[in-house]
Amino acid sequence: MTTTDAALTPRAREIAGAALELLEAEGPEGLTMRRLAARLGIRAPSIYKHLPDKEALEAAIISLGFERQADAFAGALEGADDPLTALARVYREFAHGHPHLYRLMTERELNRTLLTPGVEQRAALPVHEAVGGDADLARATWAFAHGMTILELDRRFPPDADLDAAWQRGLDAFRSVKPRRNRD
Amino acid sequence: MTTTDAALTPRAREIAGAALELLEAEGPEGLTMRRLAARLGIRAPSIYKHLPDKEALEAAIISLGFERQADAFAGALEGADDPLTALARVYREFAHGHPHLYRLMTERELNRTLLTPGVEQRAALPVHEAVGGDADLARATWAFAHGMTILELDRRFPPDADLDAAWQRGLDAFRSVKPRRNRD
DNA sequence: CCAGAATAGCTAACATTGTTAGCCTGTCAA
DNA sequence: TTGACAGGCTAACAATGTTAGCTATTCTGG
Repeated sequence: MTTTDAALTPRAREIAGAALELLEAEGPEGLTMRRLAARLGIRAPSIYKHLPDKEALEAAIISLGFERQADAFAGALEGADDPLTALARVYREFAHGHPHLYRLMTERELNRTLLTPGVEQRAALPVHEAVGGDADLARATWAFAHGMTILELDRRFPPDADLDAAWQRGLDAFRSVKPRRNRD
Repeated sequence: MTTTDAALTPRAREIAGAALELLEAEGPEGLTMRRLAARLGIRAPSIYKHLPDKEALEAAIISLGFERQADAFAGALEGADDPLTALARVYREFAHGHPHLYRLMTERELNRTLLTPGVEQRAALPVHEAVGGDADLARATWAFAHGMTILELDRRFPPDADLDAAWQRGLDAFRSVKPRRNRD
């Protein structure tokens, strides 16, 4: 069951969708089994007929998140003159448009066995391509983007900080690096 | 040296120290008011005689964390030929040496009114200096370092990823950028 | 030197959380 | 027709942070 599940039943997908709505509307505090059940017109224990526990529910939400992120990335790359800039803008916008979802997707260690297979890779692929297939550079760039994003969401920068400028400086730095092809 | 919180009573600082030990030993799940009390030889409600709630307790732990981080940074810069490299290595080592503390320090929005005054700035100062006083560049660099660190701690990179190489590429990118003096 | 306040512990209890056990009802295949 | 099972339900449990209210010790002012 735990090995290659992630094949959610239609009802489980429905529940995950409602959970995502609830998360976005009320934040992580609001995402309780009882509140979710109420939104579905059922009682909390009934959720367990469709999903083993809250971790699996969150994994289902995260899978939905990766799907949407991948779609957003794909849309950003269509006819973009500079892929890296386009990707960065969409990355940032996605996180600001869905802050609770973004936090849930990134804040913890990820139990990948609970995820829809391949969905994480699909979201990561455009970043690799945007830096010319250099895996190390892609990881560094992703780390920068995530760092900027999460620190911004968590208001870790000073209130008067010019974050557009910080993004720009970082992207310039990574753009100035020549890609090296490495194993893939 | 480690300037301790003037707002905290000695007993509260003692409790925060025990809480930090508990956190590092057992992780965030283990940091409950009852377990902390047990470690102190008292009962949970007694903690509230010294700290208003768990948020304040965590803020006290975070303040301790910033102090230690600042000390580590200061140590790293003594007689370092390349400040940025030295700082990055110590940043990474601090997080790996105290993963639960690092997560607690960075994972949430920060209620700065609960923090020991000035301690956050003291930890951030060396980074600003290492990039030549360019605030935007310092923020971008910090974002990169935090991104790499937290993604590494949370095992978000593929297991076979060469993270030393990713760090190197990122640091090279930032090193190649010329600092611009801006307002400070 | 004593009275009262402050300090710092205690027990009992509460609401909320995720979760389990066990029951019931409708649907549908054998 | 019957029996499995899908999917709901109620009741309950343990753990969590937290509050109320009691008590014992210590400090302090007159």
